[in-house]
Amino acid sequence: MQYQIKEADILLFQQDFNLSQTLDCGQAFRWKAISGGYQGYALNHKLILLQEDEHLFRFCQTTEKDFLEIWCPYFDLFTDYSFYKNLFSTDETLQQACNYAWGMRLLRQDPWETVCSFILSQNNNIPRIKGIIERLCQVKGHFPSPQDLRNFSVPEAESLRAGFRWKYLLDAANKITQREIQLDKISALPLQEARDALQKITGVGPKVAECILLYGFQRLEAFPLDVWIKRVMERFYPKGFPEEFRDFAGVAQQYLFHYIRTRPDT
DNA sequence: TTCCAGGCGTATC
DNA sequence: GATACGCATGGA
Repeated sequence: MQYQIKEADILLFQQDFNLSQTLDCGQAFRWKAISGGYQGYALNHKLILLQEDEHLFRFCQTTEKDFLEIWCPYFDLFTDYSFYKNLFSTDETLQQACNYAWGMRLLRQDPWETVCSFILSQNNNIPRIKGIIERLCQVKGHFPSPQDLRNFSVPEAESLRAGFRWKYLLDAANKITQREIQLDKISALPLQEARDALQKITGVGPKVAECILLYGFQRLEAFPLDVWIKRVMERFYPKGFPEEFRDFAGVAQQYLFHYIRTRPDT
């Protein structure tokens, strides 16, 4: 971790990190490109993050404490991504994907925000998911807690234009506030039990559960199979995804997702 | 106008 | 367990 405090900002020198590849690759929906970088949120922590050089980043108006306790974990800066790249380099398709999306990092997102985000993602497209989540945060002026969400009035709920997914959000909020689902206990569960627990939420099926486990709980073996990854599987892995990558299949999936979605010509 | 989007619930067999 | 269909919304 190579950083220095520069007035009210933190300057970070970092390998294997690119903002658009990390923040615009379908894992998070609250970051907007601005001149020179991105601005966005991790739950309710706001950040303006600028890319000043290939390996130089400016965390604007950030204390050292927030940088170390919030943003380093969020951007997974304590993980060496050359490990993944070396591991995946034995597979031609994955090597190309890593080469293309060389600066993608798996964000460590808030579990509740991740539950909401990926409930809203189903049968939806990324620009519209972003819009719904932006409106979701406008109701209270911050990302709503499960209790906030239960208290939404009918007009507030309708303002989201989330369609049939609103009732799923509400079911998640209800089951979490009533502790029928305990998000703080998910991490301790074996993978299959964690899947089953999340799928007790109406509107959370196999794919959304994998996304929540991968992005919200860092279960790197979770492998979300959406329409894009199904195309990858049909085209490059007709015999199934290589077993040797099983423990980090979710990381591989993220490189492949960004690759296939933004380089459909290849 | 029709199709599609980081799917899932429900009905039916 | 597998398959077919509807679902809210909005951009292409």
